Amino acid sequence: MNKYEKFPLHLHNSLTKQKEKFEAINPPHLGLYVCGPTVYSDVHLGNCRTFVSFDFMFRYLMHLGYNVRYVRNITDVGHLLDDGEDRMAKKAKVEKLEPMEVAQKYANGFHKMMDILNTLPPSIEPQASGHIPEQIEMVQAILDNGYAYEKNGSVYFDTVKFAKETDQYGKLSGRVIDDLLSETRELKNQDEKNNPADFAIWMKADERHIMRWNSPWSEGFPGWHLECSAMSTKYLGKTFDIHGGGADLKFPHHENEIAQNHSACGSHPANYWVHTNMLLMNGKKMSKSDGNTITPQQLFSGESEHISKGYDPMTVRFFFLQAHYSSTLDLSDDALLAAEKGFKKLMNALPLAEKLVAVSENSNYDLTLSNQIIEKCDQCYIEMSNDFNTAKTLAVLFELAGKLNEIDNGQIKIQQLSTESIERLKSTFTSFVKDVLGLKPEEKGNDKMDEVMDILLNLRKDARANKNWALSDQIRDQLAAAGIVIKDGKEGSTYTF
RNA sequence: GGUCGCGUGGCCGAGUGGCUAGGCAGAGGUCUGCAAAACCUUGUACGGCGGUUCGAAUCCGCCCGCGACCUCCA
Repeated sequence: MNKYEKFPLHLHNSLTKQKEKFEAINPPHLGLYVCGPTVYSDVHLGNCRTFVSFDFMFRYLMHLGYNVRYVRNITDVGHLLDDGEDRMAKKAKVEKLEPMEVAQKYANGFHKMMDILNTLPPSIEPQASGHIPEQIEMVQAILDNGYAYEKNGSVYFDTVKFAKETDQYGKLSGRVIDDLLSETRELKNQDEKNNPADFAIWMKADERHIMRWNSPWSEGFPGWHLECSAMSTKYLGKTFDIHGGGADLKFPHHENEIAQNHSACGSHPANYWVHTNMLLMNGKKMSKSDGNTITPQQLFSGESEHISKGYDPMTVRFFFLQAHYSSTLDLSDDALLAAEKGFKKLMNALPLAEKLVAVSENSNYDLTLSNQIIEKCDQCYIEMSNDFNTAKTLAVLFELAGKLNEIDNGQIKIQQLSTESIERLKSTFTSFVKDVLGLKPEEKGNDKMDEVMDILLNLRKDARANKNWALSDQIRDQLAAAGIVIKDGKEGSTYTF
């Protein structure tokens, strides 16, 4: 039996606003599309939380036995500012770079950060600028189907017509179409639209625009929402399993995406929509525009007024995992401090699990205890299959960590456990911590460092044996000043940074 | 203003109509030359007011407070 059959996934579908049993279209294959970043500046922490969230979903789906195709795009064209200027183009002017240099620069930074946070690369990472023909085709299809109109070389999606004829618009975001029709805000390029709720799917480039492509309508560029429709259709098909993104993309981005797919393909793009919630700081959404932000680099280095010290990237990942992806999470120094200690505690149990060896054929084991451990192992699956409840999964892993510690300190004798319970404990704990949740121990020193430390630790050991406390404390204190902490255990001393 | 969500112990943060979340901090203990680290044990809770119910922190209503979206957002 497949793991996904034994522990069927249930997830909250933003489209129906209900938790539903997940049914893949073509199991074990599974298509997952996630809206990626617009690469016009450095990634910020909110982005990081979102992509860490989809990373553990990707990891768990694979762990369950699905063959996942995870597509996450890079947006490098079409994302406009309030004044109508393209984000990429503006940055290119400011930094005196080619737009593609800007895209490459920040895409590189994004990938590096994803790597630091131990997220797996997606199966396909398409760029909007590399899929202009596909987007032009989609604009044409929407025009052919009568849900768009051309004005002066630009093409606009006819939201009003679509809403009236299909009863599909506004479903995801809970938007009331009448409210949208009465929108009165002053916005750029409004004059060409028949209605404020309409949106551009192709825009004619004015002379200041440097990013431009030929199309049947004008030399111009595609609208922001179009790339996801075109690329998800290309790589995952007209209807695929799961579409994800940050909650702030629900409207207008995802709503418009759905409208485009319906209009071009006549079908709903994804069966399940998953939205991750916002990262807050001081109770408010972390946002660059109002300065309520801290960069990942500042978080790691500690160079910020918001925190007292730097935090390891894995501590940050652990911090994200402690909350449910669909809840807002408030970043604070106290919370990070607590996460750091909790993460270390969990990681201390990892080698204990890895070194577990089942004793052969012991028939006098403690049945109750053994079953208790097996149940907790199953519980990890139950919790993750319950809408990816990482917070609860961690809680169960901490309970298992307690068992591992008890085995280690002799409170539980290995003979008390059945072979099955030992094997399950070992495999479940290690695979959930490392493969599913994507946590890894902090980097240790290299071999040379270990050799040097061995010399120092042996010197100190001799000093202690001779009751030369002055010397042993001097070694300990000076190493501490260099950021190396000596830990005296029963079986000798170890060190950490 | 419209739409939606949240309010849990000192802090963070899950969850459920009756059965321990978990982490951090606090308290006690083991270990230790001292300390640190590590490990074990452990108390305190569900914004306010009503209602439904044998029973609600969990469901419903109202109120208070907070936040998100409403064409920049992950």
